[in-house]
Amino acid sequence: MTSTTDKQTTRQTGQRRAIFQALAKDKTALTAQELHQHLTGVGLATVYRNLQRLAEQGKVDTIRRPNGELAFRVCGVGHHHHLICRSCGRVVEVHDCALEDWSRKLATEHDFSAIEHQTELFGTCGACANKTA
Amino acid sequence: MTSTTDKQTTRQTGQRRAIFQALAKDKTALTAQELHQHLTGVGLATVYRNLQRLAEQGKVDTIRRPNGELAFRVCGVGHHHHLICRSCGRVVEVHDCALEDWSRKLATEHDFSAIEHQTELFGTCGACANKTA
DNA sequence: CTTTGTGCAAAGGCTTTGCATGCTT
DNA sequence: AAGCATGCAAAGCCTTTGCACAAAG
Repeated sequence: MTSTTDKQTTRQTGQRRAIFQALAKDKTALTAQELHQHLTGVGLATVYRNLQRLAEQGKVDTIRRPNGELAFRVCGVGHHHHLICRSCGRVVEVHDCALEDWSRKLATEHDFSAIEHQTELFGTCGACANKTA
Repeated sequence: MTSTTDKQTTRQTGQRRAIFQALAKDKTALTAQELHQHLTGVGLATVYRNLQRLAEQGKVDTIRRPNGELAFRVCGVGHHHHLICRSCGRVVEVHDCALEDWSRKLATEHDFSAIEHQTELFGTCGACANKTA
């Protein structure tokens, strides 16, 4: 079922490169629209299509903003969470996850299986706190 | 600033009652559209407006589904999280939160303040696991 | 009677999709 | 040359908003 010649169709195009690079450089998580604004000569639909693909391939992480928008970010490998400054949008990857044990415990207690958690942490970073003060 | 006679404008209407009751009875978190379907004689806009208000007043909790839809639920008081069956949608309130200490620690480590976390846990409940098996 | 709530339909914002053309391989 | 990728515009969803009418207090 996973062996039918599996053509890993993914052509190298300028737009694709541009999108990924822009994402890789940015310290914040960007939405398709933001990305589209920052780029030139890349259609919005193309941005959406590529982000979707990158996410499927696991090359970027998705972050759901409080208002429902979906943002994307190039991340390190392994399970981790995001500590996001609600002012400047800067993202800090947190690899120290406290939820593993917790969710295992909850699984037992409530007879649930295959528990997944998707947590975003929103706060104010030091820099922004100073600006405001 | 919080003392200008503060009219707690909130009239009692049949629709309002119907929406809240439907929500209170349901074991799952419902979206405005789902709620609108289940009810009769209540406009969709009215459902949206009331849910929004209820959420602002803290009378219902909001749950963001993986696909971005916003669902609502009448919950117990105090900080807690939701363990949601991805099959039947049943929601279990989890009052035992493991993230408090963790986020405090992260705040210190990364110089962030006012960290808030919004975590939803998705899994498969025992009943549904059996059905599938 | 005054003010808030409701319904309907229009409008908005984000995302996806159809189709013809262009570019990668 | 063959097929995926792109662009543009249209269409889809979910949600919000404007306005006239109905209802609550």
